[in-house]
Amino acid sequence: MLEPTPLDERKQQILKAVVSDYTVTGVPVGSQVLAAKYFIALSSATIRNELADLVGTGYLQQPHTSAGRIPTDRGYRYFVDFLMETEAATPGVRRTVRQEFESAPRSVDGILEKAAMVLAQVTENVSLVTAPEVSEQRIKHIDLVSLEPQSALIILVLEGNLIKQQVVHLDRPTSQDDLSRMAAMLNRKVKGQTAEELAGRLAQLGPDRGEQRRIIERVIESITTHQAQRQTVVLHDGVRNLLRHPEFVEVSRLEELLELLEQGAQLASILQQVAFEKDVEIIIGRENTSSGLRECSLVLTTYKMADRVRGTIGVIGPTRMHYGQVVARVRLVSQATSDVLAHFGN
Amino acid sequence: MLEPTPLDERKQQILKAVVSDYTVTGVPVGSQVLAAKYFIALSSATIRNELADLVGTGYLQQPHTSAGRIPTDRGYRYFVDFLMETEAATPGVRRTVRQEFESAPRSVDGILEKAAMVLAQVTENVSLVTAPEVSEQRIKHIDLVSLEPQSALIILVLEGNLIKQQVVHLDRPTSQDDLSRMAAMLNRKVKGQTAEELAGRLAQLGPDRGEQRRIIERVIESITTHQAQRQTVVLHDGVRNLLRHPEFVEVSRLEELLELLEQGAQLASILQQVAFEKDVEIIIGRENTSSGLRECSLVLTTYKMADRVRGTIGVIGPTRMHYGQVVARVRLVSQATSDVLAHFGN
DNA sequence: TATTGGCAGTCTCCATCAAGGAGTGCTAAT
DNA sequence: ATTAGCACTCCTTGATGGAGACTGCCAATA
Repeated sequence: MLEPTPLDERKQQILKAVVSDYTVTGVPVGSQVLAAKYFIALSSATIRNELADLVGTGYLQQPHTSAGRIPTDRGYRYFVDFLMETEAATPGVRRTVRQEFESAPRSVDGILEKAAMVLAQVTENVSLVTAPEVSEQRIKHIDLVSLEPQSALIILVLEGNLIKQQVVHLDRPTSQDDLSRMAAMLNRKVKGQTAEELAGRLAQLGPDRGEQRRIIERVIESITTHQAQRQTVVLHDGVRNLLRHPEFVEVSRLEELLELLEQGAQLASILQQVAFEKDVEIIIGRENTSSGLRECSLVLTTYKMADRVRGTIGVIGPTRMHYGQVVARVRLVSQATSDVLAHFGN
Repeated sequence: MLEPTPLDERKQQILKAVVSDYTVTGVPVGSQVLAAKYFIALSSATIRNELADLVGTGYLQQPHTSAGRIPTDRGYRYFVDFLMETEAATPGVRRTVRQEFESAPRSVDGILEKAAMVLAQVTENVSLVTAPEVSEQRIKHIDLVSLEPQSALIILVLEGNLIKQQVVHLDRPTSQDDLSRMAAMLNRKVKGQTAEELAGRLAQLGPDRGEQRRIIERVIESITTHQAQRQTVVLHDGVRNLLRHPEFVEVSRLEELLELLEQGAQLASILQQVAFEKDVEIIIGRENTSSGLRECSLVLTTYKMADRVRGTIGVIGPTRMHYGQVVARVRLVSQATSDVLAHFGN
């Protein structure tokens, strides 16, 4: 990504004006509008010359000969990297976010659903939230509950208080008391272990102890499938907001996007690549690898739950979006989510 | 709902032909098409007379003067009540359903998600699934896990193996060993109880035993909020399928529907009213109370998990849907879901 | 009496056309 | 370097007018 033609001050201002105006009005902006609204000192002819240059260098484009200009993906990129002013969230928005989180249920899932909902609401776009990802899934607690005489439920509490359940079949009828004793023993053995460590220990254990072995195997299986599954779980909300954007009157575009959202896996892999160091990451139009996102932008950041537990949160919307505002609001909701989740850390 | 004009045999056949043809082609059907495709023995003029009668009695309508006829809601109602032939699901569909359920994760949530997914796929409509509803929520198991010295996680296993978690603050630092002892004691006390029974016992307990009391209070709270919340949780899948139906090219209609789906509460109340005795319940167009569903039909039935655990499953689509096929497939997926969930009963 | 052929009438759909408007690029003057 | 002026291009909108699809009705028929 070279910048072969660095933009002089005036071209930057014009680019900024085009992006700003276009994101609000949705109409290609012409030289006259720019002269009247943003550059009273200049004539429209001068601006026309500059616009022609910006088209030549690939920052702007013309839908057709006698239309105004709209930004290219490259133009948006330059805008968000160098020109954009993030707007502080208004008190009204802050209040909305606060109130919604106050009424959120006291569970991780409930809070994340709330986050998706409120983010969709305040950005008027589709929100995305990945489930928290634990970098090393250590076992915190294990419990066994009798279901039938010969089957039991394994309950597993992982770091970050993520709970997994798994049914296991037993060789012989076992009472709840026996199961409880076994759980107590397992707790001493497995607490603080990861699935890998556990697998290593299992090898040492030898072929005896059939029942225990089977249970530990199921525990490992549960954790590993948990890891695999988490990669595909993405919450989203606010699809209805997209219908209000004129770029989605063509339903074919919407259909592609809905397919991405409903299947989830592809989006999940994008969201997982969001760097934890960076503040907010923006992916614009064709910078996306998925064809369904060619005309969309993503504004993403991360939230924290405990030191080793993290997730991604953000929005997806048309490339023509009010980046300054959206960035501020994504940041706000991410921060609020982290704050509320802080209580669930270990 | 009177039937002031019972239909003679030929009118029934014509109504059936109109509905069948219209649900497939999506085009208003005219007298010539009917004569050519369904009634070779009759002339188009005769059929015109019959069609005029059916319009007069409210079973059919005309979009405009020189157009063919389409069914009214009343026409669809008569069709599904008296004329419809449910088509047995094809081997291909059966195989799809079977395979999808085989690859489903071994958890209630996972299976229900799979059910929603596969139902959307085979009916090419939006699927709806309510979470299983437990008529009496009895506690099966309770466990306490230490988080910090002064806070703990309550894990609650209810009938049907539904798991709830809840954080509780403790008066004084308590070790995991103490918590385990307390859990064992609680287990003896609360096992098999419902929230109401527990509340009654709590009153007898008196003001002492602060810690235990607080925990039991949280347990009750957890169950009751669980009940309240369940009423609003509706899974859905397949919104992208709707975009293929020409009745949704107007996005405004889609928007209303999406809002219903994303908020969920209103839909949940509809789904909860589905009778458990009836086989499949069909709600057509304006029979719906929600204005967003004026042009939609719902095909709903129930699934079972254990004797006292039940949920609703079905689809929502345009009133112009292939009822015979959809009914058969809803029935199939419901049955398959019940079968897979049978292992999770108590 | 039920059915049918014929026909005028009605409405939609689609292509075509022209006028109006927005915005540009270019040229020549400042 | 900037600007006024102007010819040109292209989209948008609305009007017009057949072509096509069906109907409703009437008179003839079995």
